[in-house]
Formats: sequence, C-alpha cells, structure tokens
Amino acid sequence: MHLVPAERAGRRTIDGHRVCDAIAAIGEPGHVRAWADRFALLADPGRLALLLALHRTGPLAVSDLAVATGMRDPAVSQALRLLRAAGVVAGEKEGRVVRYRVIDPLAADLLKHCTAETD
Amino acid sequence: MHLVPAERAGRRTIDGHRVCDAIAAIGEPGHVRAWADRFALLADPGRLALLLALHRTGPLAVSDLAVATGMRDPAVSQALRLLRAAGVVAGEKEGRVVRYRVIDPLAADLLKHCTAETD
DNA sequence: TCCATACCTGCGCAGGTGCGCAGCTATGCA
DNA sequence: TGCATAGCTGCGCACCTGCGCAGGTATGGA
Repeated sequence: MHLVPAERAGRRTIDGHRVCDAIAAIGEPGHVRAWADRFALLADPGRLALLLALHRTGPLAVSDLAVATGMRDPAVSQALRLLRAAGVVAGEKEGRVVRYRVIDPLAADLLKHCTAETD
Repeated sequence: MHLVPAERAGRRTIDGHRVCDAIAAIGEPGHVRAWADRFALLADPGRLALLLALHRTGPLAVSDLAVATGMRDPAVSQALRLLRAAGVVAGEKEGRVVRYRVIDPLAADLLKHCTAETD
C-alpha cells in the first residue's frame, strides 16, 4: 500500500516497502506530538526533581518544594502551573498552603522508571 | 536527619521532616539531570518519530527516514548524530548507505510505552 | 575517469524556554 | 485592625534548540 504522502512521492528511497512500514510505525503525527510533549514535561531537571519529590513522598507545599529543590519559589510556582495545565499534577488549597500531588498515571509510570533505575 | 544544605537552612518550611523526605526522594542532582537529558532526547517530535520508526521496523537508511518522517535529510542527519552521541542509536555503514537502529535498552523501554498506549 | 547519489557539516535565523526580580493577592495570627 | 507569610503573576533577559540552505566528502556505476 502507498502510505507515502503525495508531496514526498518524488523523493528517492533505498527500501520503498520499509519506508511504508516506517510510516505505519510512526502513526499519527498528533499522537507523536502528544508523546513528545509528555516527555518534554519531564525533560527539565527542575520539573523532574519536583515530580520525583511529589511522586515519592506524596503531597507537598510549594515552599517545601522550593527548599527541597533549591529553586526560588516563583520558579517552582511556574513549573507547577505548567504541570497543572498539562494535567500532570493538581493542587489542593489548605488555608494559605497549597499541597500538590501527581495525578496523571502515565506520568507516574514514567517516574517509576527513574526509580527502578540503578545503572 | 538534616539533609537540607546549609545555604537553604535559613528558609522557612511548612513540614520540615517532609522536606528531608523530599530531598532524599529526589536523590543525586546528577542522576536527576541524566534522566532529564534522557527524556529530552524523546521530547522532540522529529526525533521521537525517527526513534519510533527505528524501534518498530528495525534498521533504516537515512534517506528512508527522511521520506518517512517528511524531514529534510540534514535535519535527520543532525538528529541521528545527537542520538548517536547519547548512545541511543548506532549506525552501520553498508556501501554508501548507513542503516541506523536503536541500541539503548532504556530508550527502547520508553518507546514501548508509546506503543502500548491507546488512550 | 566522470558523474550521480547517500550522507554529513558550517552557518545563521527564528522561535521557544527557564528563571530572577519586583510586586500583587489572600490567608491567618496577634 | 495591622502585619507577616504562602503563593501567584508580569516582565525581561540570557540561553538554547531545531531546521533550512549551501556546500563538502565518500561510495558505486557508466
């Protein structure tokens, strides 16, 4: 079958059928982009440290996260906003303290990968 | 125990002991950064598409990858160089064709996560 | 020997990102 | 009522990154 889009049909290939297999393997561009975005959320040391702390020790306040990671609180706040907008974490307000936790099971799954590692 | 570094000891905390737990949970900064870098390699749609193609259909030539992903060949080449420098992929030269494949088991494991997903 | 081709590299640009500083809002205690 | 604190936001600055274009190198066929 011809999975190669029309605008690339003129380009040379080494193994034409493997190109079709590769296109099928890649799948929908939107799907790929969604996963890339997911990985991007974990690709920053600051955010990853925050997520590891939340994932392994449970709900934590913003100030405590700032002290634990060594970041300034605006940086923590901004990182958490990004993660919250992506549906990875959620915050619960208790008085003037907001405690965050990881609510996305897929992200939690990826974080377990870091845990399991001992290389 | 006092895991809070001296330069942050003066800062206020909500739950002091949970801060120590969080610091222990985060672990070594170098370790966190290594994982962040790992995730960063998968955080670009172009690289992720390349890796998915390589992971699911086996060794592929640069030109074929370019056609399959719709990228220009310098972009593919540069992405593969980055992935090769990180030890994620390796290329084998056959005549004037170079076929790449995924050689890092950890990266392959993360790629399986994308595969399994159907949400 | 000459040419087409598969892949790689230097350079430059446009766009995005993380974070620090200063300042704001809201909550709770005295 | 007044003040200290937890958290959030606007703004601006470096810094990085992906990619396209042009050109270079190596391999194989005519």
